[in-house]
Amino acid sequence: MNLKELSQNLGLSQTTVSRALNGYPEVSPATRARVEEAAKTFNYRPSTRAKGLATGKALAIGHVIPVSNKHEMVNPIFGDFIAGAGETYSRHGYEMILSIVADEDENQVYRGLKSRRAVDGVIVHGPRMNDPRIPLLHDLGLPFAVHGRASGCALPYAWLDVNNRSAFLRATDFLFDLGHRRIALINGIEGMDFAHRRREGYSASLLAHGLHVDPALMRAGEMTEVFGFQSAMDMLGGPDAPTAILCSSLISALGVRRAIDERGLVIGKDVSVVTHDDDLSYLQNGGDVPIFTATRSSVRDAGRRLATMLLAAIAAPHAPPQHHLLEAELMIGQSTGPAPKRD
Amino acid sequence: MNLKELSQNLGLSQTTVSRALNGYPEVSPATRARVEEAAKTFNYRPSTRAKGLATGKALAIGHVIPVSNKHEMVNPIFGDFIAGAGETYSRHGYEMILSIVADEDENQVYRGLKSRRAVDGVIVHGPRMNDPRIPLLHDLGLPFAVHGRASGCALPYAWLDVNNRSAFLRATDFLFDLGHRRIALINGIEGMDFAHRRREGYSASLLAHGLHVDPALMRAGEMTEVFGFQSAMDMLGGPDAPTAILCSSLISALGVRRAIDERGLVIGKDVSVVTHDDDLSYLQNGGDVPIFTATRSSVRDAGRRLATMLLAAIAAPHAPPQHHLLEAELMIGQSTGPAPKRD
DNA sequence: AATCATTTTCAAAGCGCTTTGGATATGCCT
DNA sequence: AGGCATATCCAAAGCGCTTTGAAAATGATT
Repeated sequence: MNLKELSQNLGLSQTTVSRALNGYPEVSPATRARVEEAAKTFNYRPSTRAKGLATGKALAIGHVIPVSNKHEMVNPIFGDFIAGAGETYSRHGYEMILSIVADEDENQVYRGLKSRRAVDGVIVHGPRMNDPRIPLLHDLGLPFAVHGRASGCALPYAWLDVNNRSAFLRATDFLFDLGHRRIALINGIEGMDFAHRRREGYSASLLAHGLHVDPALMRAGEMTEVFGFQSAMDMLGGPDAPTAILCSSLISALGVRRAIDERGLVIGKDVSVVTHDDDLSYLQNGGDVPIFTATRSSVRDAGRRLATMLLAAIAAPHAPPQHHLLEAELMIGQSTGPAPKRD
Repeated sequence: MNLKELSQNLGLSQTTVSRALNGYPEVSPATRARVEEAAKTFNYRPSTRAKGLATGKALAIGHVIPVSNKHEMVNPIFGDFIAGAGETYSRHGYEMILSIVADEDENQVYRGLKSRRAVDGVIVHGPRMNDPRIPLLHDLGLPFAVHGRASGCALPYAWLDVNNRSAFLRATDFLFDLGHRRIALINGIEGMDFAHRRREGYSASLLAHGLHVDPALMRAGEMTEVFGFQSAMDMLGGPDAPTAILCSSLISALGVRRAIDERGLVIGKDVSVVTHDDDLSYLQNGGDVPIFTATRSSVRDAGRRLATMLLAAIAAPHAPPQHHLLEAELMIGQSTGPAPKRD
């Protein structure tokens, strides 16, 4: 059923039917009701493509998901993030279109989305420091909003981020207050902006307490279970092993826990662990009592908010870009305790 | 830059330019080269919407992701699956459009995609037994392919599935051969087709060995870490605790491992664990030596294959629906060993 | 009853592409 | 040179919608 057929069916012109359906005032309430009912019974919905052509809007938002071609890894937070964003889109009649793309082809994808006029805007995932995508999108004139930030980027742009620095500063402080002096950091890949900020917060706390930052206690890599395991095995086996580990993801924290077990140690007693927790739906940090002491911030909520922000930016193209800094919550769980006494 | 501008720029008609770009034969090689170069320098790409309108194809595939509104959970395999499917789509010039939707609104979403002519076909995720979506899509005449199968559905349809029954039968056999007699099953939600088939394989093996199927050793629920933990805690604490646990997901297996630790038992010695492993990029089952003994089948690979299947079905609408049954690989890891001797 | 303002409806153009049917140019043969 | 096939290109219609500018219907006013 298309508009023409529907209007013939009603004995009205396409104009009137279109206006009735789109809420224009110049249609009598009686006619509008009649049209709406007919649309419902015939299950009529305007063709997205035709509507898009006519209005010049795509009514779609693009998400370009980089897949690190080294590990072919999809960021595990991605599912929850788009679940949040998707809610917002469907409420506003937008479609979400997804491009999975190898790191190095990203630029081409953004260019393609723009020149094919496939989307009205895009969400930028996983920003790195000095991320080249931001100037690119700026040049292309494609509205965008960033999940995270890109340190070193001078241009103004819309973003939403967790306050990674303060979260990790606070977590490190917390461990210090428990008496820990050798605190390790198992972080995300160097170059990712969030990892950089977390390290900054961690370092700032150590320095503020007169401790020095020991490279032997820092690891950076893709945040898998295995990476957490190996990093922790490594550090716990060496001399001057840490008594506490700060971890960038719940998944690597699970690996850290496995390493602690494997070394015959007890988590929360011999070794304390604090992790960041994105509050993923399939990976809850325990039930009522958290398993891990964690800095928590819901990534699904972030998706909802950032999508809202982008739609607002599209609706008001000349408004200054919005920002939103979320504070993570520090949840005390069972994985932390006082530093063990030195023998 | 649009087609009109590009063709004026070249001093050619829109027809010729369009044909040159779409590989039609009635264009001289010289002209084609000239057109292609101009398209490149001006970064011209046809508007998806206009092209779709003109051809009647949407050049897009829909993925409708159900979010169980009880737990608001996004299936963790989803990211890897669409990473695989996305590869296939972009190679064929298709877009992927995603709808995140609460269970109960699914039907409306499919109807909407159809009547808005937003997609050329859809992938059905997470089929349940007697899944109503299959007859619905059949009626709508919207091409589709199912990731999994729907027992009890008489209609022919295209699907790709892991042989869940044989995988779990084999895993149970394996545990039996190690001497285990009390083997528990921590499964996905009842009603999901895959969970049903896995239980069937498990039961069939037990019965074949003269064991009876004990409801006290079976749990079904959303496959989270916490669910695995609680189920295992529960069963290991009771009388007649299992000596082996069969688990439907690596994530819940991590919970099972935590429960085993918590009970002061040793995995692979006091309690053996076998899990299904979807080979997720961010949750590898260990490095060279698997942590868990597992039935493994790559969900990303499934995404690639199923997408290919759907595109083929769209290209040849009258061909009979294709099927593909993948056999999972049994990987022996460190989580299984001979059944402990009874005291 | 005639006039005017307002409400309600309409015909037609345009969005950017593909594709049909036709026109023109080119090369080859006799 | 004339005739024919083939190669190359084009104008215009159509995809399903929105929207402009105008017409018809209605009601209020004199």
